[in-house]
Amino acid sequence: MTQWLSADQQVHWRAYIAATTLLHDQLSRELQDAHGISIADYEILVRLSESSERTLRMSQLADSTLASRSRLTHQIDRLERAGLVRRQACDEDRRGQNAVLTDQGFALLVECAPTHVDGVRKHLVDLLTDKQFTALGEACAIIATHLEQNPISRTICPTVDEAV
Amino acid sequence: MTQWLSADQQVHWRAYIAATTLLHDQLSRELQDAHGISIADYEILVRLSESSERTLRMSQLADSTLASRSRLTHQIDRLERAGLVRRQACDEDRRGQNAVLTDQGFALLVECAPTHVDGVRKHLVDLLTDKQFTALGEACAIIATHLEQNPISRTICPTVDEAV
DNA sequence: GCATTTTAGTTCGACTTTCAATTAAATCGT
DNA sequence: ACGATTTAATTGAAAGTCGAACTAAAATGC
Repeated sequence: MTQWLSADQQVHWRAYIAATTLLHDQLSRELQDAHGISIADYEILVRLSESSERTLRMSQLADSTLASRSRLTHQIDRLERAGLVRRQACDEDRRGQNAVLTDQGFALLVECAPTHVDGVRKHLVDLLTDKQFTALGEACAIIATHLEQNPISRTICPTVDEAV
Repeated sequence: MTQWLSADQQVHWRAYIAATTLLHDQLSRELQDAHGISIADYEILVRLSESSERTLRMSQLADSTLASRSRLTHQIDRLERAGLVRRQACDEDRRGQNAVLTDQGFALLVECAPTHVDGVRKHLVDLLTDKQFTALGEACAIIATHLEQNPISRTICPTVDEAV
């Protein structure tokens, strides 16, 4: 029997939906308007810039940005066409490809980062007390850890019969 | 001069990104796998089911689900084709259209709701203490209120010159 | 009252994402 | 060592989304 949400719980849940949707849209629009880049592509540039040699295997990049392999392939196709990233065959594993941030990609990132950080401050960090922001972060860490630790449910979900 | 995020703030921010992305994907997949409906379409059915006559104007529905007008038009096209919703001309305003939940749409909602609520509990509510969940909800309410109250920045952003 | 502006909703084309199928290389089990 | 399985990444088609342009009706202002 399903246990429904209480009135209070429902209010919190709906606030969660609204906040996450609006914040994502807002940050996305700010980047798009100011620099013509999507937040998804921005995240790719960030991850690459933080990696040694500004290089990551396709699959690591997909995992770290929570994108599907297929999506990442298309994304890198576009970024490569735009000259922001290039592909490089992987030495250790001949199936592998490395995505490498180009100088042009790095330059764009440097240009975009202030816009993004300002947005995160303005629409999130500065709105909350330190205590509130920490509480938000800690709750999110619990949720993220839980969902990361259940990779089974993240891919193919076995039927009840198979699971038993 | 941009004030960067502190190490702690960055950890919280990344936890936020991961949690919101993973939770959305998880709930989405659960609905899709169990009932073949996307979470976006599910939200439409929920809003309609809560409205009097199970009816809402297109624009109200777009606003309440935070979708663009264009996106909603396409969404209702698909839901109408699937027999879950129908369009109805609006009496008071001859430009207007009402979206009406059909019996079939309501039946599907009744079928889906337990899956969704169970997911919300399992991957969110049950992971946190009451206090933590409340804190999360309150932080989100502040964020959502802030972003809802800035409709200017949600649409066309004037250049600095124009704004001054 | 009539021209102007605003609002409701749709349409179109470009872009992005998803899903299933495919290719190729590495690994495993015997 | 070699057939079967797994893993890495890509492909292509279908579905979904976005933004700008469009149509039609309502509201506004003089």
